[in-house]
Amino acid sequence: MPELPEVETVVRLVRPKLVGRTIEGADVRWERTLGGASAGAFRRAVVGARVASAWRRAKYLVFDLERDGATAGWLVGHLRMTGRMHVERDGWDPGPYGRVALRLDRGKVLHFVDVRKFGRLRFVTDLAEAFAGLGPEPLGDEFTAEAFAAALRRRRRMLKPLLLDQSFVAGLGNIYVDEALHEARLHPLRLASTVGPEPARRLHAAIRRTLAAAIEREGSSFDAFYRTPEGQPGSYQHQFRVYGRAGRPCPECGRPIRRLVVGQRGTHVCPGCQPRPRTRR
DNA sequence: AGCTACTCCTGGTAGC
DNA sequence: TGCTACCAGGAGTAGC
Repeated sequence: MPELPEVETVVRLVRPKLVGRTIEGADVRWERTLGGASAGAFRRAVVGARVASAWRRAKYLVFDLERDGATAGWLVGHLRMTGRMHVERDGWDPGPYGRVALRLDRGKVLHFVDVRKFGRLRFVTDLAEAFAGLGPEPLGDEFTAEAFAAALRRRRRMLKPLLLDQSFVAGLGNIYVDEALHEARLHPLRLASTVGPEPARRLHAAIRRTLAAAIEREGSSFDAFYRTPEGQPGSYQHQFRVYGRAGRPCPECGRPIRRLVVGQRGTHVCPGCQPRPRTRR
């Protein structure tokens, strides 16, 4: 599932092929991918615009659009679970799951491909509104250990759903939350308000270290879905400590990893390293 | 405030 | 082999 490291990888690989290109046409095969806009309105908004830059906010891809050197809105993409981006030569076949194709100058095409149709590629004219409610970037300067510890202290909520909440920290998903909690030796059911300064600092460091290490390895691929825009799998799945490793030994203590469900999400813990909280109230 | 349940989707897989 | 039933899950929403 594309989380922050996978989206960062996609942006880095797509950026050099996309920046400077002008959008010459939009082929919309699944209109809902546009997030509410009609294909016609979308086409009118983007055709003729030039991609000025490509960057990432949380799990969103952002393409700045310009007309005559002036800002002309933004393309905001979210891959959700199975979305992919490809910039290919004209004539490349995106297969049955191609949802939107943007024809570019110089014979290139940006393809948005998505098996499950949950992904979105929206045109927006107000970026602040599009990102209202997103919490801090976990790799950004504003995400300090002190601010994080203070934020945890004032929330009476279990760690796992809190860390998945994009308004609390923006960019974590199921995989990296489980990995970071294990590294910090904190149980996913632990109440945030009970986490003291030292474990909070550990969790902060674990989040940043895990995300940075996953970016270095171009993300994680463990099923048929996530691939880089070059079609390559990431390799961080080989570093997983707990995710998807139920029954296999914990890399720290050797005890078998257990799988539980927290907030309808598969959750992986080491019963030795992450003791279950005694009181949960 | 924070919980659960449900929705959107489809490929993969467990069970028979 | 072939069928069905269920699972995975990011984010949004509704209801409690």
